[in-house]
Amino acid sequence: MKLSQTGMGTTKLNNIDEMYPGQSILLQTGQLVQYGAGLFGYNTVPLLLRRNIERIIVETLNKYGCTEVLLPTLQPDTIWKNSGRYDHYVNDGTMLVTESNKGTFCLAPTGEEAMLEFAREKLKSYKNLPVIYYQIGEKFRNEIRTRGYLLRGKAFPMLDAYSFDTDVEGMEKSYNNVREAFLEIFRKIGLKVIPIVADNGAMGGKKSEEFMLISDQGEDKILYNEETGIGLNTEILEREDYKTYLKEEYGIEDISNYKEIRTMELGHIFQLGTRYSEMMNGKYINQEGKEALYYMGCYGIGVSRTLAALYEQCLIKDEKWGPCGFSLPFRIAPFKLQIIPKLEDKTKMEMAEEIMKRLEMVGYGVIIDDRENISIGAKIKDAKILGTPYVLVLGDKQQGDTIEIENVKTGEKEQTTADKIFEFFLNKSFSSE
RNA sequence: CGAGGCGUAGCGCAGUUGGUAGCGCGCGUGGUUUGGGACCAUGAGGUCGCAGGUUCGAUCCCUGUCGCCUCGACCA
Repeated sequence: MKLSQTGMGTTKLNNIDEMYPGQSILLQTGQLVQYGAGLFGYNTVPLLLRRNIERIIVETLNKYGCTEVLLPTLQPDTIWKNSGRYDHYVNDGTMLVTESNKGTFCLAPTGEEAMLEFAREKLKSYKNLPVIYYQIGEKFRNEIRTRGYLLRGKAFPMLDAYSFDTDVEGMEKSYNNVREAFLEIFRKIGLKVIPIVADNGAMGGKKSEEFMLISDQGEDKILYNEETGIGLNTEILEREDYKTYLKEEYGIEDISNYKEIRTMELGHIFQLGTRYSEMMNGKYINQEGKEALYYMGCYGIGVSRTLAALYEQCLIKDEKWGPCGFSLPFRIAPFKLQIIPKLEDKTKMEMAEEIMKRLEMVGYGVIIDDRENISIGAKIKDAKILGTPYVLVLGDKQQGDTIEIENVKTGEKEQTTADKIFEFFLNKSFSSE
């Protein structure tokens, strides 16, 4: 890709939001555009990064035997009235509703209703079960108060998955299956996320865990035991029955040595039992030929929140400039290499094009900084803005086949050749970073 | 919805004790530059969030309203 096409000029960052410096940089550099409270547009690099996150989610869930589908987000009001959640969501303002001469429509804040409608048509016999359906789609919640840019917005992409089983044991198995998948997803994305005990809240049901990233930017407070890796959301303590809940569902008895820390909730999983099946007539025919209720679980990952968390985690702070950009993990970065060639030097331009072509052929995105009348120094500074993990400068210092590649995160430079870079990148895709 | 803050050029901000506005960056043009945020010259960009009121005159004062941000409440 040519950098001039992103519309990015040289950018002097100033007055960066101290609380969310990463997203503040994204906004100041035009990678995110704000349309209103909690409403954002994505420029190409964050969009491609979001797609990469989604691809990791899809590939991993498929590997764990889940099935991807896509349900509408604009839904007839009837399915919400049937489930009994219409009044609740409309009265508290969460669900946006549109009246039209063809009826009333809802912008779905979550997907249980639509998914049960979908599943009921297909999962009619015990022979069809168990099943885990999932989708990645935009959700709409007219939040009372948005917070932290992408961290709590009004429209956001979410992965939502739903399991259907014939009994409690099956439900628990599905739950643990998705739990493992989620851990693998966050590991692949490059975020250290811990599953902790959560309140199942308005979702009802039995067990529930949240996938938390330890971060002061988060809204949640948890009690966490570093040694055992066990934690719980402090919300739980507001429940009257919290002691029995912790003991019976999770085997936790003593929380006196747990420390309070702040976290960001990136995912949440629930064992729902038959609660929704009862409300929405979610039934199949069992082996005895009789109607029985689905045992359900539901599972969510906030995709845009994960994206925001990743940017905040990958922030680069310069001693002189303060927060000045990002270095995204190699595996997930939409562009692996940013090339800064001397534009007037035909040989170097050709060299840049050649390296770009070659890497793109094997699926690695490359950016060439083709902006005119900007000094190489300024371009090197700007190279951090898009989060590209490696930078290659083809300026006056570069001679012959030897080129110098810089690791943006560490600042380490290495003398190498185009062939070696090619080889290096191929190997790197298999490494854990 | 309670408390606080902020709305002035694309971005970040000054300012006018009331006489319709500036700075830095960015953007256009010409030129000199080009390895860690270049420089000179020149130019384009603003109903000072919106609406009332006071006034000869309001971006400034008053009232209302809308928007955005933070804390709280809320949050599958």
